[in-house]
Amino acid sequence: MTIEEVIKSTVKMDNAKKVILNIMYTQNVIQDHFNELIKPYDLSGEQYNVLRILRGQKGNPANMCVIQERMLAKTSNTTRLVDKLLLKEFVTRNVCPDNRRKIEVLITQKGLDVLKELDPKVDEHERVFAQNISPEELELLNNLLEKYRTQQN
Amino acid sequence: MTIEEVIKSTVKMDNAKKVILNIMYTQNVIQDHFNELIKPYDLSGEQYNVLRILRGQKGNPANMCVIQERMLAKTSNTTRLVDKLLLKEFVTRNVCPDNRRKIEVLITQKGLDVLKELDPKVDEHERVFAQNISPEELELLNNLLEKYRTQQN
DNA sequence: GTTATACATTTGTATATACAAATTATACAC
DNA sequence: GTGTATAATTTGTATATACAAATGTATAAC
Repeated sequence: MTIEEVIKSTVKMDNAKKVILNIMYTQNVIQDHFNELIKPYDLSGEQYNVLRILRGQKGNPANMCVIQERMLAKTSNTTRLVDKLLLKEFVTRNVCPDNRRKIEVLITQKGLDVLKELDPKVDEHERVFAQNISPEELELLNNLLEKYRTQQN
Repeated sequence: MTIEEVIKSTVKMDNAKKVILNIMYTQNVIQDHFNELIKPYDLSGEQYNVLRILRGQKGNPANMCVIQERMLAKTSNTTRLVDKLLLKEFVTRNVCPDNRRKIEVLITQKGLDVLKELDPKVDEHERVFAQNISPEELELLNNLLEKYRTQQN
């Protein structure tokens, strides 16, 4: 389905506009698919994201600002996101002894277990879309997107 | 900047995962850029979207469900979106005389004026990103994205 | 006509997000 | 130490979004 069909556009668009809409819409399709996947686990996409970052710390705690900067979408509210994860006992939160302004967030075993259970489903989620194009096209798509968003001035 | 640099990933990711993250992140970059653009006009991205759909009607009113289905992100709340536009006097809203379940939403002159003022800025917004890659690459990117999101099962 | 069903939209509620202001702790100049 | 600036996080508030339930209208069966 072309992007013009998706938005039922009557007029012809140029490629610059189409690319923008294609990226916005494709992100949407991916996100909807992903939300379906995590819905049974009572996790939002952003909450999942935070858990992934925490697991990546390999046992070390992460400060709020570290979580913040690793997130794709700058969320502006890491506190309340971590609040939710705390309620579900997926993380612990403690004041950093060295610098009492900082907070140390650590993933719990329960959090790790949920991620483990989700891992194969997330892999499958990634594969489903990737399978639509060849490995060469996949690499090309990555390169084009990286080039596309890099302002060269 | 590669997607790995963006999220400060320490481990190597495969291309299937990278494409997902690249699309999500690129959408984010585009959206942030666009939000900056419309901020002075007291419009949200979704509100702008609705105005664009209404202008596309060329004088004919659009029902709520028509607006709904033309939107990129299925918003689940067209009513309150139109409420906001009504407050700013960018649209009118009337019960459809033929079918009183339906609502006819029409863009006002004030709404058209705002869009007109935004048009060159939106064009520029689209061009800025498109300029980073060649016209051929632009077309290729469109084709790849459309192929990528089309499930062939 | 009455009842049932489907349709279009709205409302309630919980959660998410954006942005600015407030809080608390550290660091540095003097 | 005192004052000032900076840093990390939290809180307040307004708005946005998601989902389900509610409302009001039309359509069709009988």
